[in-house]
Amino acid sequence: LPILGSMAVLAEPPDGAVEAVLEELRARGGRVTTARRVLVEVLFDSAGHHTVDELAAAVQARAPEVHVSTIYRNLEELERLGVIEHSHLGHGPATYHLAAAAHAHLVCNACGHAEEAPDEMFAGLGRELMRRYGFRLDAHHFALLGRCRSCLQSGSPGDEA
Amino acid sequence: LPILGSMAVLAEPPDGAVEAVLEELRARGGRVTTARRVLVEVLFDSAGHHTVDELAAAVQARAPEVHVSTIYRNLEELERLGVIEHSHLGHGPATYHLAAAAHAHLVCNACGHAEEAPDEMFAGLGRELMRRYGFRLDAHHFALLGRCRSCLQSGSPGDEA
DNA sequence: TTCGATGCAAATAGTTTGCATTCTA
DNA sequence: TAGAATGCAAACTATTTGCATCGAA
Repeated sequence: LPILGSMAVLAEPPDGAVEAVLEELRARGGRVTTARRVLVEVLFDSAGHHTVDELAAAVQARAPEVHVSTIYRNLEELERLGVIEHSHLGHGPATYHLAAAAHAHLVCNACGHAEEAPDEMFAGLGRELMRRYGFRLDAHHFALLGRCRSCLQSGSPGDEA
Repeated sequence: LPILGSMAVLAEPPDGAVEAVLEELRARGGRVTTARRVLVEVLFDSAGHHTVDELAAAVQARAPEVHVSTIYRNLEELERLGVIEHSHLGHGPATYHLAAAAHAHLVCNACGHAEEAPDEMFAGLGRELMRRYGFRLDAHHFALLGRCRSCLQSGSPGDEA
């Protein structure tokens, strides 16, 4: 998988967004370091989901001295700020994405293919869970697992369920 | 449905169920060892979800020489047979439970409390996912995260979502 | 010039694997 | 007695933490 390619689909004017996040960081008493600036730039430059390893590679391409542990710490901070979210798409590492792009994840047990589903799809279930259990669903954090169309068609063996 | 077919109706005398599983193991060319017998007994003796550590402790209470790695290997085997399933209820270790007791899990982001929801609740969503994406949902494997009733009421701070 | 942030190394948690040995069938 | 399964140690993956140092405000 490509290490977040050159400069993918930008939904927003990144420059403004990046500065806004850094400003928010400063406003909270934090400091704007190279590691932080580059990480935020990388996050806004590349749409989609990225593992810490991918993010680290992209950050280190611009600032080689930045350590993974710093990336972890800053991702935590950015998540606290509500800028990003992380999800667990399977058994591997977590993936991070901009909170603005929040959605649920459908991951295939067989081929690992990940698909995104809009929040609206979960409105009915969410309402029902609230009614029956008083539980407010947040469908973003963990993936919904199952079997994707093509794997169902090719009738791949393995688990039945 | 589980390969165990023949005799899988649980909520039955556990002794019979244990023997049935061991027999199935044998039928597959496997061997019935102390480690396996005790693990299967432990699984049938205790309803609910258990981490590998818990299962290991229970097994080792009866057969101290059994090693965790053996437990892992046998859990994998039992899952392949359809006797058990594992789920990821949060960031910690996976939990294992009898496949007959399969259901979805609602886990609270704030307090970690886990609740079970019957499969029927997901029928509507499942149908919709199939219609729109050709995706067959399996709601068991990962937990659905959110905020539970009491945490919503006490208005605990933290993530908004 | 003060602390917040960093780099690094080491610790941790959970799980998997290689291999010589043991024991079921 | 063949080869499936085990115990143990070590590897592995993902993540976290302690601490001396560095640098933004």
